[in-house]
Amino acid sequence: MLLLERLEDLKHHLSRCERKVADLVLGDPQAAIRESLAAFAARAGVSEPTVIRCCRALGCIGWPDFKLRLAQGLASGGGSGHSAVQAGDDAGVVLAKVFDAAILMLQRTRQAIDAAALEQATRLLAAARRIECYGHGASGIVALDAQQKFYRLGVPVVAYSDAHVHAMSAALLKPGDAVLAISQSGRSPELLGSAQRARAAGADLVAITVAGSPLAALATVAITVPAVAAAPGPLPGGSRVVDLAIVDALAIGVALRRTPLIPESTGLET
Amino acid sequence: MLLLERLEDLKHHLSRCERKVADLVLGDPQAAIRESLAAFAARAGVSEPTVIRCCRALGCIGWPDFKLRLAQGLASGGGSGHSAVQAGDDAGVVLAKVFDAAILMLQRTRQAIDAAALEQATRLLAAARRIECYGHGASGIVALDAQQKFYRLGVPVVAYSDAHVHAMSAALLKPGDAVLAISQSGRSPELLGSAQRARAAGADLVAITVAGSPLAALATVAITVPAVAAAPGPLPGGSRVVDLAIVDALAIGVALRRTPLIPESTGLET
DNA sequence: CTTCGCCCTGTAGTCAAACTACAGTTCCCG
DNA sequence: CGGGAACTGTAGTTTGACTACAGGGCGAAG
Repeated sequence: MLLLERLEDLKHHLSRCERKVADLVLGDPQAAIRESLAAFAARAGVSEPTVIRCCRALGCIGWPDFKLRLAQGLASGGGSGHSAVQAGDDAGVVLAKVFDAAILMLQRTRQAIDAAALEQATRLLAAARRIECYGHGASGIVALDAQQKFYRLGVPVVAYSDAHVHAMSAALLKPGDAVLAISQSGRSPELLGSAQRARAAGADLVAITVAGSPLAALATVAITVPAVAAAPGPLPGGSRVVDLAIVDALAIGVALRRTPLIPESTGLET
Repeated sequence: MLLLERLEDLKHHLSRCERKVADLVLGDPQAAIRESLAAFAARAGVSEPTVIRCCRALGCIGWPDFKLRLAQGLASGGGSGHSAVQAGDDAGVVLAKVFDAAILMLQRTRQAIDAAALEQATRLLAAARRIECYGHGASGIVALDAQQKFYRLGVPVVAYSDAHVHAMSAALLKPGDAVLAISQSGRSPELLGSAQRARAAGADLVAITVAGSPLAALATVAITVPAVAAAPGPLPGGSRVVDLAIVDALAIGVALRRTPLIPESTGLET
């Protein structure tokens, strides 16, 4: 994806003919990777060396190299180009953009995440006598999801979205218990209160939140997700899929330390 | 990734020289995409036409086409290879595999999904006077998520996971109302009952489920997700991220038809 | 308004990479 | 042991990618 972004950037201070090339690539990248240099140059209405010069400007060795990088970018970043949903997009386009954005965030998170913290969090949760998941709003849904996943592992686990309830529950925890606190801001006062209570009671606190937030500071282990400059446009809670995936990884990591696990098929399908 | 999988498959009933090619590719795919045909053939210790024949056997047009597909597969499939989580994986590896699996499912779904159905579903929901989201278990969480997302659009929306509650609620619906039913099996009897009630009451039914299921048959519009031969290993509910992404796309599609929408920032952060 | 100079674009030619047709070898089966 | 078929390599052809160079447009300065 970096390549298309760079192209978009450079497009403006590029001159006429080279812009024709840029537009054609941005317009239909998929087509470009299939064509030969000659075919593409003809379609753009420019000569072959012009196209090559354009590739060089982007840091590529030549046309084949450019095609290769483009292909890689498209495969990883998706086909429809880049995020921003606009009025007038039909449902198919919206879907493509939403999926692309989700995939992009997953990829970025995968690279940015701190493996050591994750490892420690997994160990803590695997050793916990009891797990409580706290979260509000969108993160409340993630907490519920975490609850369902840990259920299967035979760990006593609950999820609370009610500030009063988790405040009370947190105060009753004991050393050896663990709280999984989820917050996209890391600043919700109610959540911070319960987190503090849990720590005071001797419980461990695993937080899924952003780096540098008060919640992260409070946690025994903080799993920090990059504060994704949330994809532009009306994309509320896009990061929920990232949180869910992290919870998934945690649950599976815990499962591996607690084998044999409870079989997945319960006869109850949803 | 499909390409490397096919290579692995075919490797066994391939003959000597062609296997040398296959081994070299599987051993270091990244190297292959950089080299020219001649260089690669020399490194493999075979002649150029042999390599080409190998590419043809995999369904590619020739060496450049093979390189291209390989590059795309590597970029999309990620670095860590392919899914299956195993005992002994540390947290970082588990995370990578889980994320890869999620990304793969998103990519497959994006391509497989029926844009027309999605478009129709978006129109129905945008026109609905009232939306009710039904789902049990894992899908109950998706229903909750849908509720939160539609909230912001100013549509009256509720989510029920209790079979008795949604059975009653469905019976009270009127033409112009819409139900969003989510089920990964499409066979939950309670959900089917309420779906039927809703239809009988004149409401529209949008279903997110698998193709060919009873729920899909019942729906006004069925958004069918490929019955992903759910990634092997203990990966419960991996498809939840896919469902969430679909709900996201629906909500955004509806938002585009209902502009101006309620601002995202409410001062309430989670 | 004209003229000089630079940057940009296209043309033609070269080189290498990819592919095809064919012939030799090897291995299996009769 | 001999014949045939499949597989592998060699040589030749074609096409695609790239380079060197020449022509033209645009701005700046006189």
